[in-house]
Amino acid sequence: MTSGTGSDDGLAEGLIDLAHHVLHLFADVGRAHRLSQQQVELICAVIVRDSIGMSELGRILHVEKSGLSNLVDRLEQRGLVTRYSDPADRRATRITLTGEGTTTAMTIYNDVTSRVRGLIAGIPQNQRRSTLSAVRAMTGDAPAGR
Amino acid sequence: MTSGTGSDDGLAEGLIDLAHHVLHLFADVGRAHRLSQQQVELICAVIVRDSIGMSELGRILHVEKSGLSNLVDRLEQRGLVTRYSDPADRRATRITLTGEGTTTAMTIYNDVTSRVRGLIAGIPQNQRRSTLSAVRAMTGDAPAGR
DNA sequence: TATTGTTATACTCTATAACTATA
DNA sequence: TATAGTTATAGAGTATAACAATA
Repeated sequence: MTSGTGSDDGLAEGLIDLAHHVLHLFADVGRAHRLSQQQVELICAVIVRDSIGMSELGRILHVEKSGLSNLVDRLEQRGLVTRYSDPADRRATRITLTGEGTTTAMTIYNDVTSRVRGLIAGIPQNQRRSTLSAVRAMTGDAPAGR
Repeated sequence: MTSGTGSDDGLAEGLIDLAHHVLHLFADVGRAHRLSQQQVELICAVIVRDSIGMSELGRILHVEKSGLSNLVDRLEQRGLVTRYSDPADRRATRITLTGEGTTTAMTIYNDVTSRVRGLIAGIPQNQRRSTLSAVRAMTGDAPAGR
């Protein structure tokens, strides 16, 4: 983790630093709305899907089902999301944004994406495609995309 | 955040995904030792420096001073780190690893770095230098390194 | 019997403010 | 007066296990 001593010439430290940058960005965006990083991530995951099941949401956020229950509880109490029963499987619960939730989510989502694009803006155009393939290689995504 | 819809061709989502991968790696490594992600990050920050001041540590971990106090408390109670007063400035406190802390830290540090290298291993050799420069561009580091 | 989610418990993290001691 | 760190409090996240309803 010291600079330049590893055989990777600092890539490892750089990645760790970058990970902090990205996740702190979620926290910073949320702060203005008194939402935590996790709450912002949940809202962003819901808005791009319109509605989503608890299990899938847990997988996306890497959160245990009990923790997710609490997370959704807090957002439901604040009137931002609603639970409803999945008609196809009565054990399952799905989540959507309320009207107020949608308004908040749009603001937050635009803010998050514009900040991420702000990071990307630092990379010269002609390097972006190779950066994407490197990122996908690290996360285990097929180079062709998912 | 949906794939391929943005003008960045998925780089934004990829970066967010990567950030999760990297930070979950800290959490996963810690789990085996019953240490949280934050505790692993603190230990890794101390071991590469031998000793470190609270203020600097707070900056590295992006943690408020009060939160850091608690974090150090818990690790001190578990016998992994020790506080001592900075002789140069009697307001300041510095942190070092205990004997047991050093043993644990070495295991953890090796585990973290080998996992990060595992991520990097997915990137073709000839792309690593440009990836590093892209990463630095995003975190605001000068291309020449810090 | 296995799965989906909720509840309970206990611990950890985060944020803010008030406080002590040094500078 | 400013800075370093601690303490207190309250809300939020995480991990485990026990549980009810449904498949």
